[in-house]
Amino acid sequence: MSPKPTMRDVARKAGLSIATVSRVINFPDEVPLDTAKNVTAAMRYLNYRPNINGRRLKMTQTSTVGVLVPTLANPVFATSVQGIEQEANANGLTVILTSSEYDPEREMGAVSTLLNNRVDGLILTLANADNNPVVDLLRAENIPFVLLFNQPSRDDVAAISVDNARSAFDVTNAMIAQGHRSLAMVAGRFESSDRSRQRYDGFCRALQDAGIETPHLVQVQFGESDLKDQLEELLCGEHAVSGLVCSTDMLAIAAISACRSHGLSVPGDVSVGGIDGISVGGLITPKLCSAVQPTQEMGQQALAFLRGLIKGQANPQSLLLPHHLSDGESIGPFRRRSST
Amino acid sequence: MSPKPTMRDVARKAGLSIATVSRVINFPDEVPLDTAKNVTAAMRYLNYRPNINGRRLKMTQTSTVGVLVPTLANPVFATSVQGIEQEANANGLTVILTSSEYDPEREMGAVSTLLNNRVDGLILTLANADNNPVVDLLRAENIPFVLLFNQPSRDDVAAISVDNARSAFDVTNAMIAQGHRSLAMVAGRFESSDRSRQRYDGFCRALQDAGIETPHLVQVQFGESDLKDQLEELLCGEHAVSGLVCSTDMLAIAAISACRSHGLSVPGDVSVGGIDGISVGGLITPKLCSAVQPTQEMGQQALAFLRGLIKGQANPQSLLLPHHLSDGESIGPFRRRSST
DNA sequence: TCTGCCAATGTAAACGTTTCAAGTCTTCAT
DNA sequence: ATGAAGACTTGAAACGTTTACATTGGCAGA
Repeated sequence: MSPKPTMRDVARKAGLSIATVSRVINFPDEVPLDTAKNVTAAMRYLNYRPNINGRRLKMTQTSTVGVLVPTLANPVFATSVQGIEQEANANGLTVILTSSEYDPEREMGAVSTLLNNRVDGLILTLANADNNPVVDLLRAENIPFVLLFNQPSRDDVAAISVDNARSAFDVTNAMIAQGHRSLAMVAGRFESSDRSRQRYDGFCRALQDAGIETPHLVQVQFGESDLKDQLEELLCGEHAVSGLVCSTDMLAIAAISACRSHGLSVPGDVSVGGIDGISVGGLITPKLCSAVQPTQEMGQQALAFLRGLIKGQANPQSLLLPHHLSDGESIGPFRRRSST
Repeated sequence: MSPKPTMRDVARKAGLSIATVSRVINFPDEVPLDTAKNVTAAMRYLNYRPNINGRRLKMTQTSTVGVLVPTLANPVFATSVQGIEQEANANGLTVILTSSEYDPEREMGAVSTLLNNRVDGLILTLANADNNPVVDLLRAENIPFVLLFNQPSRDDVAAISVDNARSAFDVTNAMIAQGHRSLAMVAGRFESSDRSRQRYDGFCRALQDAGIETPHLVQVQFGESDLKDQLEELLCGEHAVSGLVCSTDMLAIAAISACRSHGLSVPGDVSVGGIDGISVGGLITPKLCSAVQPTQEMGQQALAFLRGLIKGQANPQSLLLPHHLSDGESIGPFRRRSST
């Protein structure tokens, strides 16, 4: 088979110049109908396919956006990418996807690749939004970007998120309201998730407001299998807690499973709450009580916002979206543990 | 700030020609160490970043692969993409992601975009692998591609999958072995998933082998919320079934929830089995019994296989990976329903 | 018939790479 | 001194577009 036809081939076939062909493709109404038909026929005949890379090279804009998430294995990120992808598709943008596997070291490399691709802009979920070299680089190079799920302390970078601290605060208070006084947080590693830390802060503040001391904390690696062992002391030890606030729904679901493994019922013996609002949470038994964020919409909004930044229409700014507590059954009233 | 530095700028800065700069980038060892250092210094000084689009235009290979999945909202696809992305990353490939939202009509458009990007190859999960215009197009244009999760009947296209019919067969048999005689399948719409149909076939065959008549079938749209209503007749009607074989784990989890909504216990009143083996399945109560497939590995393998095809090293062929039944608790012995 | 204008089209120079053929210098044997 | 061999390096032509600018031709108005 001959090499792929180019615009030149189409032009020859249609007996026109390459400029006209280009015009038919890009500005169909600036060209007489006959000409357009002629060209389209030639394109179809030759099976022509514009080579986007030629265009990208010539144009300054590439109609491409880069996306960086920690992992697709956590539905919360997968869903957000789904939202991004949808919105990108609706606007003729191409999405290049990368993931950092929760490793801050890999973020820079991933972003570098994205920049080499000359993406018009980026949507990033970073391990840590503050003091992040990636953010510095992007600002220095003046590349539009939007942080997603990150809540940076500086207010001159665009970020779409819920109020992480507040989410944890609300979940924790829901437990306190049910009489729980001995609570622990099960959190993702702080180094690989500033959300985790922010949510811990909210947890602590709720305890403090209620005059409860010594907040417990267990940091776990996402995907690390044995929550069961890691929670043993907390659940069955001398100072066992009656409530577990988890920094993500995935952790919460794993925590519920761990409780069960230790012979504890949820919410009978232990109450468990999560944050994120992933859809499975609403389907399991007991239905997970969680601080729900509009994940997919957040992805869509991030892309919409990014488009604005690319066009220079909008200024970077943080958007804090509302969350709400789902009416889950995984949090119940405090009951003294039947000492079996 | 000045426009982005090009190779020419670097060359000027280093007092060398652009050809040498190119060689430093692409074949560092074919160049004296001093020269290399000189060039690298210039690159660093100027903050140079190769423009991949220039390269892509010139080279025939783009080091880019396109991925099409139905949706990222189903963890099974998200996980597979995670595998693809990992393997791509390890091999210096860029991933362009698109999703069809389960709509066969959108597949062609998505693939078209991917082809305009001159991807080196594609990994696709199609609604229907047989008689698919996308497959025809790709074969005609001679573009390497691997189907993932699809199990086409023709054997000259590369496909990585588990044995769908067999998976359903196994799950169904597990129920039959527990004494269930009245079973239904809850399946995704056949038009948007050939897996669904293949799994239904396996389901039917198991029933047939056991001499059971009239297999029930409910087709539902993924994401369609109210399984509860759709299963009412099946669960509470005159000829209520005692077992639900679901064509995906997501459906199974939703089905369990639906059972609960109808006041039925799983597996006490109804047994439920799934197919896919998504990770949450192992964490919920009751632990989901499922035909587990190595989703992430399948993604990795798909990319590895695709790389082979791109290099022309491998011939298209189908790879059927083994699945196994998880030791879930969602399938229990048949018991006559306590008529409350 | 000529002028001028407008619509339709064409010409050619980029965009930033890669790469082949063709340089330039050393070095060294004659 | 001369030439050959090698080690490095360079010039310049692609790759497939877009687009500013130039050209053409037809036609209205004089």
